[in-house]
Amino acid sequence: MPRQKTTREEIIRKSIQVFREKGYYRTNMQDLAQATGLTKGAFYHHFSNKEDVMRQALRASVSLFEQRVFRIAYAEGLSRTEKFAQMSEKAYRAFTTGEGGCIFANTILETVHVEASFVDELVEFFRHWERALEEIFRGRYGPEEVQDAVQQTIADIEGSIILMQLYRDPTYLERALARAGKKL
Amino acid sequence: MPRQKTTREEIIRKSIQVFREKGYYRTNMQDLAQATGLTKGAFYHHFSNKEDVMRQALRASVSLFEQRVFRIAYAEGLSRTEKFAQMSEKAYRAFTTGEGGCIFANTILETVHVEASFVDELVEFFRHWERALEEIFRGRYGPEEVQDAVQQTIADIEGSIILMQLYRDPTYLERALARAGKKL
DNA sequence: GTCTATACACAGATAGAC
DNA sequence: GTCTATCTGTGTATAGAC
Repeated sequence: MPRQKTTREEIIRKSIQVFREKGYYRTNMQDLAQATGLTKGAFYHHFSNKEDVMRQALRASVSLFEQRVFRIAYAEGLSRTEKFAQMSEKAYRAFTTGEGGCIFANTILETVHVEASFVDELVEFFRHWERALEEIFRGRYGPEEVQDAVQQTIADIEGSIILMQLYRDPTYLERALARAGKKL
Repeated sequence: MPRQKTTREEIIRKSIQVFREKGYYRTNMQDLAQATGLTKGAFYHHFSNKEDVMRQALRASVSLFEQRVFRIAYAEGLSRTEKFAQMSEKAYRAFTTGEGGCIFANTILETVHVEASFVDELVEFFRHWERALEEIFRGRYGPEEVQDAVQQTIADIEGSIILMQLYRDPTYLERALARAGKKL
């Protein structure tokens, strides 16, 4: 008896989690197939190769962050502090739900010096993040100070995600978000 | 005609660079052998397996950072600002010489959720770094503020190293070090 | 659209000659 | 201490039946 039809979106959603935990190179097609309840053969019906899956996974992740996190920065009728509080809460959940921290940072460190395959998707994520924070810090600081505040916020959060995973302690990320909040 | 004898230290030094660029899983024994001018067979004469090479590489890296960077924090006859300036300079060179950024951060993101093999070595590095910065920030801040300043400094630097690699622009790291210097 | 079976390449690791 | 040759497992990807 053949299994039920599996949608592309479903496969990508589950693949994101596998890639986030195991990384790109360490994840094999068997892992991806198993996570979606398919066999390897069936999996190749939906995607042409592993790189293809990863690219779709990264694009879907960018899109998710835009909709759920970065979009808040441009919402009307919210104060700077309200925007930041909501973004913090969403970001915290995104980075701590499941394991693996930030799939974009992980993929940079894994792939950037080996092959340039995913640079566009990775850059896009960080550019959107930068723009969202610029929107929030704008007015509070001068143009050059904004750049530095944005960079420090992103770097502090990403670095803290690394420490959070090493020590298996989410307070590292919480404190980074609190430090960012103090900049407002 | 047999090749010249290759020392264990030489192999480890070259292996560090390979692991730092390509990562642990993506590096194969052929890469390591080639980097040292040996064949795979000869390489296995020196190390029992890949995990063994990586562990020695990480321990040697910890030792190198202790001697060249962290040690400065405890030097007598230097002011806080002098210590920090020297440490910054050494750290900048360590993270920008060659490619690959910080081998410890890379290895955390690659391995921590797959296997726990290198956690001890990775924790040791960051603990030493924390202690060195505590030594420098001590007196300037209260005990709790010191903790936060230390964490932010390390996280900001590691996060900036990620961005530096994504954009291939070392000024990201330079600015993180400058921000840290302002805390003094 | 999903399955089983398989081709093919490469990686980690070992054996044994020199 | 280094080499060549080889074993064995695993990974990506494809073929073809259902």
